[in-house]
Amino acid sequence: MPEGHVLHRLAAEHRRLFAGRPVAVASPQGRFAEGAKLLDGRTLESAEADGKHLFLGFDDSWLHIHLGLYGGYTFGPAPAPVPVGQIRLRLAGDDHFADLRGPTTCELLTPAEKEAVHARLGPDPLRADAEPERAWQRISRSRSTVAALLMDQKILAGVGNVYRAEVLFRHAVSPHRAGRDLTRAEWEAIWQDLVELMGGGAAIGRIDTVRPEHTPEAMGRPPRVDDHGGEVYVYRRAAMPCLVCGTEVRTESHAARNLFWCPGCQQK
DNA sequence: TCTTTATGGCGAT
DNA sequence: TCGCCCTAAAGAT
Repeated sequence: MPEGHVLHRLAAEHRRLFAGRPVAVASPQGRFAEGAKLLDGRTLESAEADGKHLFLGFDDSWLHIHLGLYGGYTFGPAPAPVPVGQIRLRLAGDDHFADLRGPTTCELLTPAEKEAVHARLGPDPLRADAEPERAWQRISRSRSTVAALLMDQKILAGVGNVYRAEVLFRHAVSPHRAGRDLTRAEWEAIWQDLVELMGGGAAIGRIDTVRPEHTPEAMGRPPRVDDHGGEVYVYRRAAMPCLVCGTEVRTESHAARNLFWCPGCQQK
């Protein structure tokens, strides 16, 4: 269940484990059998992420993967075990294997098709070539809510439901405010924060957004146990007291996604 | 054993 | 705004 930081980690992991050597490619489940056959035995040359998209480079073609809501990877040492369950894609090198389950996309693209994917994405806070101004141009002219805009991959790539909720909390911005009512200073602070928060997430593999002064240790409360695995202010904390002001965190369905915010802290 | 849920995104209406 | 797609784990019965 990934946001963009996970995809950048996966790209790095593919580079580390497989790049520069031939890999065996298979689709134990069979749903990517034709593509796997075309790639089998070829050399994985590169791996990169843009937003929630992962691209594995094989000479003249790119394997494009999107995990969707519940896709996921398992890595392990060779030899790879007998497949269990629905494994769409298996990469196997001399030392390691990688199993992909449940992706919403697993397909081969030409370089031009890959470029088209990049072109339809907004700037990704985790990419060095990101142009945040592109996002601001859209946000500052939009009547849509900032909550909807932050999740729109055409506007910002890689931000998901957790980072959306958390970054708005950290900047005391109501998720229901219109994009056009965001100030430039607020936007610049939000972008910079996303760069840092998601960079931290990519580095350690979990989403931690709570500032040092609000951590369990600093506040004298027990550590949060949540299966998404990080320390956060509002995500999935509905009806629990806000860590800062004590107001009950609220939730609602917003554009078919769960939205969380603190009505006490996020009044702007 | 069934139902629900999830950090996503697409296309139809 | 809705339904649908991919899968696995947790919770309810």
